[in-house]
Amino acid sequence: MPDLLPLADEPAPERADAARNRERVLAAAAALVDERGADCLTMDAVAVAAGVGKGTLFRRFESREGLMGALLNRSETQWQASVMSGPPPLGPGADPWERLMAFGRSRLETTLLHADLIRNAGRAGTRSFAAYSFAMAHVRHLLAGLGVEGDLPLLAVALMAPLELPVLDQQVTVEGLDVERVHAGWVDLARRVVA
Amino acid sequence: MPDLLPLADEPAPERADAARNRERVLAAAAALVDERGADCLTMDAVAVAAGVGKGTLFRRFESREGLMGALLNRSETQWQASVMSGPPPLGPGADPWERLMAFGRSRLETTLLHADLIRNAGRAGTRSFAAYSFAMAHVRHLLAGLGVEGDLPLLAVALMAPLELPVLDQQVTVEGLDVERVHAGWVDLARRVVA
DNA sequence: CCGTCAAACGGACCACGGTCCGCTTCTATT
DNA sequence: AATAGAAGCGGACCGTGGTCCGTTTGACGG
Repeated sequence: MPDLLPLADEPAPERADAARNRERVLAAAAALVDERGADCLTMDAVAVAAGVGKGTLFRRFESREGLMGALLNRSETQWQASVMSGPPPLGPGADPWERLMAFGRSRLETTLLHADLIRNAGRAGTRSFAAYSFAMAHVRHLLAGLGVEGDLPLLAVALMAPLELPVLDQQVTVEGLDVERVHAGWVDLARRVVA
Repeated sequence: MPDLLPLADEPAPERADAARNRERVLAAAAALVDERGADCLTMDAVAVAAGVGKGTLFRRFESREGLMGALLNRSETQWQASVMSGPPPLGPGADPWERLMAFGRSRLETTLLHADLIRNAGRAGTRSFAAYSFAMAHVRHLLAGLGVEGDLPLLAVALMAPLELPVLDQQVTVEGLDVERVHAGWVDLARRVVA
C-alpha cells in the first residue's frame, strides 16, 4: 500500500525512463525540425534519431500533430512568461493600451515565426488550452482594464481571430500583403473595439 | 491546323470523357460524404464508386483536400448566387447594414453546416479563391456603402476572421458556447467597426 | 474512314501515419 | 534481495494518401 493516498486524480506520476525518453524525443524532433523544416519531419525519422521505437512516440504524443503541438508549447511557454513577468510594455508595468499594442505585435510576429510548426500541428496548435486560453484571458483582462463595455470574452475573440495563422497566411502568403500593413490594420481594429 | 487560334492562355478545353468522369467522381464523392460523413471518405472508395482509377482522381483534384474543396465549391457557388441575385436582405435590395447583418448570419450558419467538409478540405477550403475573395469583396463593398473610413480590405478581414471555422470551432465545439451568443458577439463587433 | 498524337486513364507501387501485442524495465512492497 | 505487477517499450504490421508509367481513347486534319 502506498504511504501517501493517491489523491484520486493526480496527473499520474511519470516513470524515470519515460521522462528521459520524452526529453530525447523532443530534443531529436526539435533538431530535425530546424534542420529540414517541419514539413519534412517523419515520425520514423524522429524515432530513429531519438533511439526509441515508433510505438513510444505515439504513446507519448498521440499523433504527429500532437508532437508538433508539444514542440510548439515549449516556445509558447517562454512567451507566456514574458507576458506575465517580463519587461514592459509586454509584461506588467505599462498601461493597458500599451500592453495591448505590444501583445498584438508580439503575437503577430510569433505566429508568423512558427508558421510551419503551427500549420503542421493542425488541431493541436490552436486547441492547446494552455496557450490559447492564456492569451484569451490576458486580452480580456486588458479590455477590462481599459473600461470596455460588452461581452468581453467575445470581443477578445474578435481581436485574436485576425491574428490566427489561417487568416494571416491568407493575407501574407497568398495575397502577398505587407506585414506592416496587416499590423496597422489590427491596430485600427483594436482602436475601434476599445473606443 | 486549328481553324481558330488557341488564344494562348485559354483555360484549356476539356476532353469529353474527362468531363464525364469529373461529374461521376463528384457525384460519387457527394453521395459517400452524406452517407458516411466526410471523415470516413477514402480516395479508394471514391475511385471504386465512381468506376474510375485512382490516378484519375488525383489528376483532376490534386489531393484528397482538393476533392473536398471541389465538393465545397458546389454549395459555395449556390450561396454566392443568393448573395448576388437572391431575395433581400441577403441579396440586393436592402440597405447595406441589413445586408451586412444577413451576410454574417448566413455565413455563420453555412460554415457550421459544412464544418466537417471545410475541416477536411484543409488548405483548399480557405484558399479557394472563388469563395473567399468573393465574400471579401462583398463585405468591402458593403462597408464602402456604409461610409466606413479606413483600410477597407483589412476591416473586411477583421469582420470575416471570427467567422472562420477554426475560431468558431474553438468557441462552439470546444468551449461549448451557444451559437446565438457567438452571433450576438459578431453583431456587436460589426457595430463597433462600422460606427 | 483512317492515321496521328496529345490527353486521359488505371492500377501496381511506395511512403508515412498509426495500431497492436508480446517482451522488458522500473517501482513499490515485504 | 526477492517478487509481483504495472507501466513502458519497440518494431512488425496495416490502411490510406499520393506517384508513376505503360496503355487506351478521343479529337482532328486529310
